[in-house]
Amino acid sequence: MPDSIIIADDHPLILKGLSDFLLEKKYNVLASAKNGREAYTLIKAHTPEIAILDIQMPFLTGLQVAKKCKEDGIETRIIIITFEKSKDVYDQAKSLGIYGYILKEFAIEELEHCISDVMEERSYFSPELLKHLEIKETPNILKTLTVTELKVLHLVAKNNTAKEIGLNLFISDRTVEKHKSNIREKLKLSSNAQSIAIFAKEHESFLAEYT
Amino acid sequence: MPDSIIIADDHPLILKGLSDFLLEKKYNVLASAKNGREAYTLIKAHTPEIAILDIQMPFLTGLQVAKKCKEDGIETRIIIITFEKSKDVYDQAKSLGIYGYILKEFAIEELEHCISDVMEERSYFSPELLKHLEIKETPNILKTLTVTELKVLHLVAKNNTAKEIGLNLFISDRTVEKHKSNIREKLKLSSNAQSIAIFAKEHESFLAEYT
DNA sequence: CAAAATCTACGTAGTTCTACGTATTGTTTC
DNA sequence: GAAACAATACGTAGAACTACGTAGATTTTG
Repeated sequence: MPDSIIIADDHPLILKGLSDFLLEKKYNVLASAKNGREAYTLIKAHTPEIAILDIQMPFLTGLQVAKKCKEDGIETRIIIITFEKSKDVYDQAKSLGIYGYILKEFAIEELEHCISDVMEERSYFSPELLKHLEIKETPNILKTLTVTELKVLHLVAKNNTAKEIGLNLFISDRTVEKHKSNIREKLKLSSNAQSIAIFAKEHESFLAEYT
Repeated sequence: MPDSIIIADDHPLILKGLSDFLLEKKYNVLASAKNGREAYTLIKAHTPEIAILDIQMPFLTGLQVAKKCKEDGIETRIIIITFEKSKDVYDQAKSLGIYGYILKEFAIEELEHCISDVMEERSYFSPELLKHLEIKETPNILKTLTVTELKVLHLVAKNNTAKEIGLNLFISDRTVEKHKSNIREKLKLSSNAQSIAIFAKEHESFLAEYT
């Protein structure tokens, strides 16, 4: 059964765009709401797996809907979608245990990824938002790696060869190559020699603690 | 004859540290000044190749000294060394044709590099400052590369193999490898397979136009 | 305390990537 | 218009890096 979703936004064009996008992606869009109160009512009636809510809506904001659902013990996972980039709103979303937070201007790019994470009980906060707020959250994908793998990645980012990494960690270079192979498999990286180095550079800021 | 240098700072400890550092590095420190007027007098008397000046000094600021030297037609290349990170000061330095601008907290790391560039008629503005001001200047080191080399670098940053780059640029993969070899030589990168990829990632923002 | 996960390290084989060039053609510079 | 530079491409050789495993020891988890 495809994921069941309810969406809510007070702008009809955005609601339509969102709805069409989700239907195209074969999600099960149960209903749409044009305001917070309607959204809350629909969520209570249908208890969808996911609700994607704007913040600024008549009667109840998306965050207020989330709060009420939490109070009611409704297990629908709330994804907020908004233009809002302020730290205050981010903090409120965090403290309410919001599952997802997407910026409208990146919705098309991020929504599938967000839904996928949320369905697997992981939160997803827009990387663009976090970058804007200068907040660092460890990407989920790094959480699949072991401590030794993260150490290897960190040293690769510093332009060390397998040999040098082996010396650094007091293990053989063949073991380092095995770790790299495992990393490649977990992250589904291409098999060319530099793909791990590129990934490591892209995530370097999360690797600093793994020395 | 080693480069001749005059330094000026109103804090004795900083002046001493700077002087000792330069002497250790075998630079020819002709004189030190504790204020702007003294600095200006010494520069006029000695016409050193380089003058390293604090901004905040009694009587004349470092920028005022630079201005007077320019008015006098003195060809001493001024390097500013300061804690100051404001856009205003940066703009003033730029418009005065200051050769170098170093942040005090990074002086040890950057000074040699700065002097080297300045002696070769290139300006050097602290990368930390530019990052802070969110200003992008093409690093000098990229200016040594040809257009094709920059294209190769850009594609490496996008995780392409030599084969893929060859297809992309309609040249053979052996030619791509030759370019990479030339890049490695020019940039003095280590010979391990990933060093070019890492350099490319670090400079990715300057490579976007080379598609 | 057993199962699972992690870490370690090796054998073998193939591919990729590097270094050492040489050499021709086309473009740019002075 | 000659010299310098850039771009192109190849031969040869060795090192590095990947993939395909197997396998035992240690640590973590339930």
